[in-house]
Amino acid sequence: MATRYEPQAAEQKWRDEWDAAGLFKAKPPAEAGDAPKAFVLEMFPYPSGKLHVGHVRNYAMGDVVARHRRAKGYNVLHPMGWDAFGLPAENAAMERGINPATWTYANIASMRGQFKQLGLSLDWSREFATCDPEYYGTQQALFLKFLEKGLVYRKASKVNWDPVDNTVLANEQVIDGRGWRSGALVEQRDLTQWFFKITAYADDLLDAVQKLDRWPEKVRTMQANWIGRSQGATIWWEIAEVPEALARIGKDGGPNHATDPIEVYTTRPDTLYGASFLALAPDHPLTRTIAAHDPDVAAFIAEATRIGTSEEAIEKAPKLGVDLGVRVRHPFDPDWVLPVWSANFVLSTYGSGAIFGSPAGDQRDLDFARKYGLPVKPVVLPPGASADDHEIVDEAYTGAGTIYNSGFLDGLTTDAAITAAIEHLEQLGAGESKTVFRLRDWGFSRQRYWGCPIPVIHCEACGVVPVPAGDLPVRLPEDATFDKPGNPLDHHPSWKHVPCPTCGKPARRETDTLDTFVDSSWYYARFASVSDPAERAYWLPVDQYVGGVEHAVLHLLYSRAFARAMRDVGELDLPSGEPFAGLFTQGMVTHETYKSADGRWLSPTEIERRSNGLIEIATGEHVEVGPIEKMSKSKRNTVDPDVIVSTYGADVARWFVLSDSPPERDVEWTQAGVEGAARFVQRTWSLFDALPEGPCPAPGTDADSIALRRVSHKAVRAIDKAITEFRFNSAIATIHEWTNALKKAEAAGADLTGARAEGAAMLARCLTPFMPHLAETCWARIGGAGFVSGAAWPATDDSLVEDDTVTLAVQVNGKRRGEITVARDMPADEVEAAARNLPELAVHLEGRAVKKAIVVPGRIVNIVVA
RNA sequence: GCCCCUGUGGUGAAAUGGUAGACGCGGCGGAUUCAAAAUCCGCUUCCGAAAGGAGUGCUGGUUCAAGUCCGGCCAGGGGCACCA
Repeated sequence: MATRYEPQAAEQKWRDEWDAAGLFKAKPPAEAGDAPKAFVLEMFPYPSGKLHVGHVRNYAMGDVVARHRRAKGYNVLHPMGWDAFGLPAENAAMERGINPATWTYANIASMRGQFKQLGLSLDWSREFATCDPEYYGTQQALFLKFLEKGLVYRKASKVNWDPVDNTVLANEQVIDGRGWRSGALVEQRDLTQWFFKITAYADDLLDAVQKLDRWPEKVRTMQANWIGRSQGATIWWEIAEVPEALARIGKDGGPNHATDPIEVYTTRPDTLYGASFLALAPDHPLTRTIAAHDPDVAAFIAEATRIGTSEEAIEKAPKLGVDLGVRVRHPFDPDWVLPVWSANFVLSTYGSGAIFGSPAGDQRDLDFARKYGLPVKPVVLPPGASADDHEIVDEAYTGAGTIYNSGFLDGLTTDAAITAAIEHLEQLGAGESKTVFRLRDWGFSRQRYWGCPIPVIHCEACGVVPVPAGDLPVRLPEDATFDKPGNPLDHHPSWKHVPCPTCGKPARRETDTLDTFVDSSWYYARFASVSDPAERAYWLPVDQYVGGVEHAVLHLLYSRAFARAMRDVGELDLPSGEPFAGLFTQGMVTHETYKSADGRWLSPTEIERRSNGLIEIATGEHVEVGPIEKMSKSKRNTVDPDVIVSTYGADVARWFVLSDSPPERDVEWTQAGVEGAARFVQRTWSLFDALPEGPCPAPGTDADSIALRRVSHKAVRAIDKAITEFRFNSAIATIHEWTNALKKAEAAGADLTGARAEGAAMLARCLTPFMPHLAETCWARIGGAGFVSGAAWPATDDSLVEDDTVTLAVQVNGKRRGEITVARDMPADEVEAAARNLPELAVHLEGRAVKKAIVVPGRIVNIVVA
């Protein structure tokens, strides 16, 4: 009698039993025996309080990998924790008067419950939240080690200021000129901030990222672009002449930097003979010095600043400049004097904030030169062009070629000329080879409460004093108030007032906290072990990391840098220096959007599908279907995982988010798809339910039994391979084909029972990574030993995987005209003869000479005719 | 502007250079049912009655054979961007 599988009861039951058995606890290294280790990690969640479908997809993927590895005999570490610091907790405090810690821990409790419902094979014994004082205390100790080593420093600089979140942001957190969280237009402010010296690792981070062969190419490229290494030269241009006003400065006593050589960075020293001017950034020190004495220059700086730094403004901004009156000597010709300008297209933050303009070889320089009537001398001859007819009008030639009009560089290729020019500069002492990075140091202090306090004390007499190790952790005060803008730690009446640890005089705690990206930069190491270096060495690096691509230049770059810094202070010893050996970036979950007749966004629960289209339930009005977009609160196109789980079960949710699209691509959540997944669950259960109770016979040796066994054994191999290669949708397709075959075999009667039972026993184990609860129920139904979640991956028989006959397509001139089934090892000439005798081919071969026949054993026969 | 990725049925998508469209969704037809739901079976790239022909964004090439490799274009997405 056919029964239905009831997910709600079964799922809870199995989760309780797994928990009681401690099934997913990682084995300590000493107990692991010969089993290889596998550290499988998904980017840990921010405890917003509510799980969304994107989480389900992310963690389901990690769980497939973890469960598969476990079945393959690995000692698996698959932990879970909480990225718990951050602004939403403070916003909750401001809006609702809830203490951020209370709010956060309550969210963690409810999300933990939701996670547990998904049946993930997690080792919860290692759970922690980054806001636990014990965790951030360890982080403070790490900070102090970095400080001592010079990897962390404090400096005044121009920083990105988010006026909505009231805090500083790192360059990586400014997207298109806006704050990554608030979306507010970011302002530039001069502030003293804490920096992590990520640039100390720029070379290594770039070189090593190319070797991460189990990372997506896309992420590697993004990191390489972000680091932005360029090879070139620094050139010092001697001052020949300064304006009169400036010449007086030194006479008043102070040093006169206006007479120091001007440092310029270039990647094209081969075009030095095409130089026609120098251009300094508007906020270059020399520009500022001159501005103090020259109203025209001051006005120019004001104008350049006014245009702003937003992307749009920069795109449209005209090239502006002002002659500073300074003149410099060309390094290769002391008689050659060039003017020094300030130009708004020169960035103070890149290179030395100064360039030499070589208009024939650079479009911006050319535009600038044309506008202000500066000379344009071509020095690179494109391949095939001749010196007589090559002319630069209003398009610069930036490509490679042969150097001319360039003294000793004449006749060299651009590459050779770069080398020769640098060599000559070095001989003259006028320049040197130099590598410049786009990457800036990570400004990681934040003017917020809910973060890790920076463990230093400012003393008027002693300066910046580290908090003594014995006083760590520096805990956040629990009685902070959030009723006014600004940093609550700074407003707190007593927290910051402490005696200086060195001299004992009244001093002041640092009230900035660390960027929450610091918390996530080393948490994987904490999962590996709280403090035991040997245990960390055993588990690390993370073998498979899974998360969103939005962290390509944020978390994933910071973590790599932190791993290096931790190595340099003796905290971590990774063989390759890399924390994440394998990375997979999953796509998002999207959904249709819906708009009511009067333009309100509607949630999927507010609409109904009728024969005449979609209508809004509340009003009966027609609903307009909008584009398919990432699920978001604002578009209201979200689906509540709780509802899915309580209606269909966690297995259905897990199955659906993995089944429809390749994991790296976005998947569209559809009601029809979920129902399809639910149907598959019942269909699969029916396969097991249709088997006889009690022991089943051994598989038969008749042709049909063997054919069915072949399907099963091949499917196991295919699924194994697909999971290993992160092709979960393909694994699922194979499972579908397999269950279809098993279903069909039910009609064949008792002869196939043995083969069906064997297939079912294998299927239960292959289903486990995807639908663990259903698999467990099925496993119990056929009397499987223990938990299927603890069972080994099914063994397969080579003789059943490899066929002894093969079906070959037979082509004539590359077009398929028929097929033959022959013994796998039939000699090529016999295959050819058999193929040529196919009746379907007669019409295509008639009256035409066979030029040759290609026989690819096991693949194809192609007969080539005239 | 530079760099990268992706273009395959109504739809999500498969396809170590070797039978294009597996598998799923949807649709159509049928069985079961008093009826429906559920379930099961069949069909479902296009043109054509069929034989057959065409077909993986466009275009050219390499090859016995191209969705797959190479060149040029077009479209969509992403990254970087007055970066010297």
